[in-house]
Amino acid sequence: MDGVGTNFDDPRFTAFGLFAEAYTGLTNRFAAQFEEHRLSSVEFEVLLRLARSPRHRLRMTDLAGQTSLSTSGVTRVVDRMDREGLIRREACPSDRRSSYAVVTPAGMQRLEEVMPGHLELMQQWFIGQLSPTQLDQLLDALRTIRDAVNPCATAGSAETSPEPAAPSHS
Amino acid sequence: MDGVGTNFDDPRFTAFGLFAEAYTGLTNRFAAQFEEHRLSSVEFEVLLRLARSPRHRLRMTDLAGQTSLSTSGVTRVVDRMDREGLIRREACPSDRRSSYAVVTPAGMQRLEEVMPGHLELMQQWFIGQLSPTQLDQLLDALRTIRDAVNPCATAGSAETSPEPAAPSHS
DNA sequence: GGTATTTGTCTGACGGAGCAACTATACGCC
DNA sequence: GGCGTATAGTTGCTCCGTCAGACAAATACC
Repeated sequence: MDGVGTNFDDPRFTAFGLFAEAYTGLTNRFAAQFEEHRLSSVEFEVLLRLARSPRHRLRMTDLAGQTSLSTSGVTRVVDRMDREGLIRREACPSDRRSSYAVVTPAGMQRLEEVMPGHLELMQQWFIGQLSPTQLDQLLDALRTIRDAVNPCATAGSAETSPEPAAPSHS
Repeated sequence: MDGVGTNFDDPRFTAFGLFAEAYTGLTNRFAAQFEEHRLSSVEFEVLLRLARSPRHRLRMTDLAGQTSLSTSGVTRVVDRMDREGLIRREACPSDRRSSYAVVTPAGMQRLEEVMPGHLELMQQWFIGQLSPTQLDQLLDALRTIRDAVNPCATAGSAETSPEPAAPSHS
């Protein structure tokens, strides 16, 4: 016998499985559209985060903090996007260790190209699937979980964090 | 001016951002515990999926279908876990192209070690955060989204089957 | 001012995962 | 039985992201 200690069909698994499937389903849809515009999910996230920051720029470390990437991950994405002309590095005048990542006009344009389709997809597959009440309840629940699981996010004021690439660990 | 076409602070972003943060927050917590038992999230998933299958085995392709991995991804995880003695390959008698991945006793034991802690974490950070009503509503919403975004999963009866690979375009 | 510590970024080495190409087997059809 | 196609799995190549370590600049302490 092996029905030993643990029940592998615990309903909690199906609950979390639903969560995972819904989430990865959405991100896959999004990723497909990003790729039509030659962007990866990460690149989109970077672009978006920079675009909504004052002067379209962020220090490397701050960018890392706002995305799901490590600082060295950020270095590399920015390298790539710099090469493609979407982002450019700019020295920080007040701290010579730091550098800013700044969205170029080309970067802004690329972002503007992607946005409408992206918003549509979000509407179509996410927001529009639920009644307004349902949506509110969902967001409440998600916020509760988020606040529990990720206390930092609460502190820093604004939430808003689209698209962290699936983590798997650490 | 750049207030051009699109609004980067669209509330839908914050909605999806919440989704993302909650999900990755959870998976990170889980991953941390898995690593205490020298498993990655993927390895845990593989182990679990095999353990709940009849005779603790699954053909490679089926395993791929049930996880978020490609078939070549499965080949490699199974290689690794085979090397560690958690899984073993077994020839399929009826089709010599196929092989089964089978959980070894060591693999089952490892799984039994992880499960209690994992269930606790799920309870603590996910299920237990919500009132029963809230949980039901959440699951309803997630199911709706999942069914929309990942139609295959609905058909096959059992839940859990990520990875639709968007069909809408090349 | 001089030394120790911390902070911001980059780099080398590494591992995981996907795609495309390949091999081997099974199956359909004549 | 023999040929063409489909299917199962593996392997080579490449990309992407992490970690650990290096280095430079800022800051703290004296």
